[in-house]
Amino acid sequence: MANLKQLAQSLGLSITTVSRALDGYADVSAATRERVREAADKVGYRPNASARRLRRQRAELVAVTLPSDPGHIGPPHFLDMLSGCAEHLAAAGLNLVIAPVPRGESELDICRRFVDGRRVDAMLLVRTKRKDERVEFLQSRGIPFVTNGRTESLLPHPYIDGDGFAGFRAATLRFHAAGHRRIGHIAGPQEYYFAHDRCRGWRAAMEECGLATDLCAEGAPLEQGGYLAALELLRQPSRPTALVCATDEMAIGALRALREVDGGNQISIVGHDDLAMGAFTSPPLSTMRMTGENLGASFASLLLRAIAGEPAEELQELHAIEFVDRDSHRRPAKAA
Amino acid sequence: MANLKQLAQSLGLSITTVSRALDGYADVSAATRERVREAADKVGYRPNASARRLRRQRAELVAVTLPSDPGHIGPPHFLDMLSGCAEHLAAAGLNLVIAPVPRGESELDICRRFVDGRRVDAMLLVRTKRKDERVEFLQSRGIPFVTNGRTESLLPHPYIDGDGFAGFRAATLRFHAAGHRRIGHIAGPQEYYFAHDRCRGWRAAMEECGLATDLCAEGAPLEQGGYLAALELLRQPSRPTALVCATDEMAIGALRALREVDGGNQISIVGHDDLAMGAFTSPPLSTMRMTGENLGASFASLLLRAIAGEPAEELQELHAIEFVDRDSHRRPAKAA
DNA sequence: CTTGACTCCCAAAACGTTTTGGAGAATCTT
DNA sequence: AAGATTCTCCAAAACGTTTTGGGAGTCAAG
Repeated sequence: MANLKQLAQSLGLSITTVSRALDGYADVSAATRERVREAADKVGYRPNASARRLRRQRAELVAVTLPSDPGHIGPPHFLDMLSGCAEHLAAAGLNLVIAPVPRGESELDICRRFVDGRRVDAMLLVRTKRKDERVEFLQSRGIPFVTNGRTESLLPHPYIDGDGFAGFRAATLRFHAAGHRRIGHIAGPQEYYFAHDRCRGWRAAMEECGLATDLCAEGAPLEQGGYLAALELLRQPSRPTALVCATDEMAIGALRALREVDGGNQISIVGHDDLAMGAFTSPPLSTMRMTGENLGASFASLLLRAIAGEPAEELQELHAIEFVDRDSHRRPAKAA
Repeated sequence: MANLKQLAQSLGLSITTVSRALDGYADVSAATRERVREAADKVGYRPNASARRLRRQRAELVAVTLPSDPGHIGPPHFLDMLSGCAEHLAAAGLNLVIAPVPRGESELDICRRFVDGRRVDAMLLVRTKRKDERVEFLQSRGIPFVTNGRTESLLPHPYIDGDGFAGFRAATLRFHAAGHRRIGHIAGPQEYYFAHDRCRGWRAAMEECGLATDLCAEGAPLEQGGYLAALELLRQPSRPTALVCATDEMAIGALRALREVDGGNQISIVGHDDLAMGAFTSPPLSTMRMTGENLGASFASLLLRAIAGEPAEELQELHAIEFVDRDSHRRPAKAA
């Protein structure tokens, strides 16, 4: 309600002293400090955020750009991650703004607007592409940022990512060890690093086992994309007996394709993300998940450290992938 | 990069003139205006947001508080709505910040921090409760806000809501018309307006038909909550033959309970929200959805109008509920 | 030649904070 | 007792905009 000037006047003190008292500086006496704090509490004084930001030359804001292609925004629990991140940022006085990309503008335009207008202290980038123009731009501007997912940028940058390559390679090898020989992959759009990485993992395993890598179909990272991709694979002359899907949503779409084509329950399937929904599908969906808890907090921590100036090399987290065994990966490997 | 002073200096003009030229005022000649604009473009000038906010006494920010109880944050497509809202707000120069509630703090604390620190021009409230302290607080402060969901507040306030009462009443009557007599309701937490509203709709229909209203179980608005609530109803001596669920997520949980208890496919079921996932469950989930498109844009528009000072009464949207018939509501009404 | 209107521009004052660089008084040192 | 040090406090200068209230010119009308 009140501002510093009014508060100072009512206390018979200078603005300076009141400001420093509230910030806990040692050069104001304990008695005065207490008196000021009480008065501030009483009138419910909160420093005006805009004024502070201007003076401190800090926006106290972090922006996350959201791709606007439907379904490309991220898995359903993505908001939970953002929420966790925002919560931890708030503890450091930063707020998280979401910056979707309006039609007709590129993600780059958004970055530019936020960065050049000094609207943010850092940025969080999600759904990174292998070649991501946002990364290059932010690097050139020297603005702190963290990405969710690696890129193929030559300069190192802070990121958190799951080791999709290792995870999908291991999942494929598991199917092979269980006797499967025709193991298909339902891939996400390959311009995304995560989708490419996971695809590479599957391909590597197949090649190690001396198996052909033609049972691969790409689709949008949504139920419908998985459904269509699965139908494509099921039309092949020799059907796969197991399916490794880039995401749970795609796997759930594939599950429906399986039900339609062979009555379901003949083909093994595994997804990735560990959606809550997966425990409730029929059959319950086996899946993979990135290890580590409270991803949002990790992002917040990395962002804060990036703002503090830590070098990019120390701000890279590659998390192992673990399996979540439910039921859908246990179908026999017999010829279909 | 540059600021107004530097830009003015390089052009041999005053700060005032440059500022007004960029804002398109008529009291600067067309020639100068053009010259200024070109120079601004060339150096990539963007006004410093903090300075403008301080001077204009506007935060250029809208906050949305996110409940932190897991699963209480909203349905999976909730982020899409926020994204749409943010996009339309951005067109008016406003950014959307997400404000989760840290442990140990109440949603009220968050509102207070944002409002009293003048960090926002308006707020967006989601998952409103029947008695919502946030609403009362914002009303007392006179800060513009819009809620997603009505409340029982005595003073009118802007909202967008679906007519859950009518929708659930109609859904229940449909089951009755199809011969069902034991129609259960899987309810969300009754402190939320939407959950209570939907429950009331079901109850009203049952009473109109002269049926008992004891087949009702409450759970968390998630798959697990629906699963547990369904198990509870299925344990009753005379099982329901149809289930009206407060949300799709609960319905999907209930679907699993049905599979476990009676092998599935014996009991009709309908949810609400029209999750993409619903088309891929087994059986495909019949559901309901709020009519109207681009909910996010509607929120943005209401927020802008609230900021512009329109009275609350003119900023209330109650949308009809429409049915999305897939398959899960078509089970026979025979005695189980 | 004055008057008024019009065009184009600008100096200075905000907005509310944080921070710099002391000032005055009290206390300690020598 | 003088000088050094420590405690408290404060005036003023930022931070970068927007906006207020004119001030020169120019031009047409009287």
